Amino acid sequence: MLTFIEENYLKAVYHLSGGGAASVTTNMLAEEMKTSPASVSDMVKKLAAKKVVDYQKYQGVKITEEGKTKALGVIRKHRLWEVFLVDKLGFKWDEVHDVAEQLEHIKSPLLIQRLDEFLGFPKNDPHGDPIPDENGKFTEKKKLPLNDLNEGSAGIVVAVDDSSIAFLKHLDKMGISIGTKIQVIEIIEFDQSMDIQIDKNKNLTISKTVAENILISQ
Amino acid sequence: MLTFIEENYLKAVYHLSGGGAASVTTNMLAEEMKTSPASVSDMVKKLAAKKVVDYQKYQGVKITEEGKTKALGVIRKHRLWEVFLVDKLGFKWDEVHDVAEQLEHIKSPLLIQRLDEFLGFPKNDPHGDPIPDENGKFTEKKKLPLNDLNEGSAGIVVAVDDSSIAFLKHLDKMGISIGTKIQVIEIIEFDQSMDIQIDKNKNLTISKTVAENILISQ
DNA sequence: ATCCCAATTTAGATAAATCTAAATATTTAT
DNA sequence: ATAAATATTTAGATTTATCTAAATTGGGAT
Repeated sequence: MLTFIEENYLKAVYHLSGGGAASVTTNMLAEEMKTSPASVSDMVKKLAAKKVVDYQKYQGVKITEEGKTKALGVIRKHRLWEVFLVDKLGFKWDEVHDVAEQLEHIKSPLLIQRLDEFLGFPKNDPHGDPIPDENGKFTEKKKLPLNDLNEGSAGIVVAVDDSSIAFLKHLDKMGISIGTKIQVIEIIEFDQSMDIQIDKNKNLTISKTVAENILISQ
Repeated sequence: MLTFIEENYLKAVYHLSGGGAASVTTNMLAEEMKTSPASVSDMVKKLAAKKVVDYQKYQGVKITEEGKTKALGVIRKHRLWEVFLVDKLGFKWDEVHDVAEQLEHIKSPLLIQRLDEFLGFPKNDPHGDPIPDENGKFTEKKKLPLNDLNEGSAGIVVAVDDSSIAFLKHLDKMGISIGTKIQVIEIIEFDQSMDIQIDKNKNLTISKTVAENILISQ
């Protein structure tokens, strides 16, 4: 059984690796968890002992199949609660995160099963992100062009659709590369340009054309 | 700000004292919290430092006004979630406790305000127990005859309506006295006799007449 | 090829909540 | 009133998640 905090670390590993594919460094995790790299070092050993990540000193961590299942269980709960908060209690999409962050750790399979039913077995949360089923499976996590994301959604850059030097230089100048985390802050109705936040610290605006050529994975 | 565990201790003090009136001993708390008296000794010092209980060595604890307000906040959340689980998700009354015990610690005033509204501002939980309002106030906690309680409800014996030697002897033999905690397990339809549990460890059946003469407070 | 710097790990401490065992205070029964 | 029984507290450890500071590792730049 994972503790509250272990669940949060595991979820961070899952998200930072773009769904478990890549491995995640100690520093990335420290920043995400707002703690020190030293604390992360201690914690990843515990996670490795519980077989939810593979860990080699100095080489970062990679989530295991078992870890992925557990992370998806937490994500399922998080997203179902978000649907509840928005659909039933009238929360706005930007008000739900902190509360869902707490609710996702409630342990009761029956509760989640009943909640899912009560909500009409939703397939996506209010940000458009897919909700995994009881077995942790969910509709193929495809590479999407960035402009397909809804406001509030986030993803990891996994590829580009235009490999011209000009485009790659432009991305580089903005600080966007494979592995960069992008969150959509706002979509400007007028021209579909996007306000985005990069790696949790830098905000900028990109045109629709740029967004169409950045492929992300959630 | 109280921790998760401090909130549980405070709630236990509130309940064991029958709403804050009486003081509560270390051993009572230890049994309630399923921990050692030594641990309780440590914890009550912390609670006293946070001014939610008054504590004198060897004299037990008494909840303060501030403590009472906080305890009632937790109880409000617990009972609202119970209503949600039963009314909206179709839980049975005996399935809700463990889940509500977790949900009551979620910190979000907005969530509770919206949940209250969503549930139609209920006045009582599924066991019939009153739900305190946002200010911790709730409909006068009266002395009720035991037979007025619903299945699942519990209370503290605060008085008797029949003071005959015969009745008091009978109560004594059953192990019931002022301060005893009684939970109603089942009400037998045939004759309104009651299966009750005493101080969390002894089950017995009492007649309707006996129940009518035991006054409890919740 | 090696030196250096950034990333990472180790070492040693701290705070919270718990434990067991021992000491001390209070209550009860004679 | 005093001894025995019971209740409570203190002392000293343990576990979990964290910290800071110091030591170590590995990869990139020269």
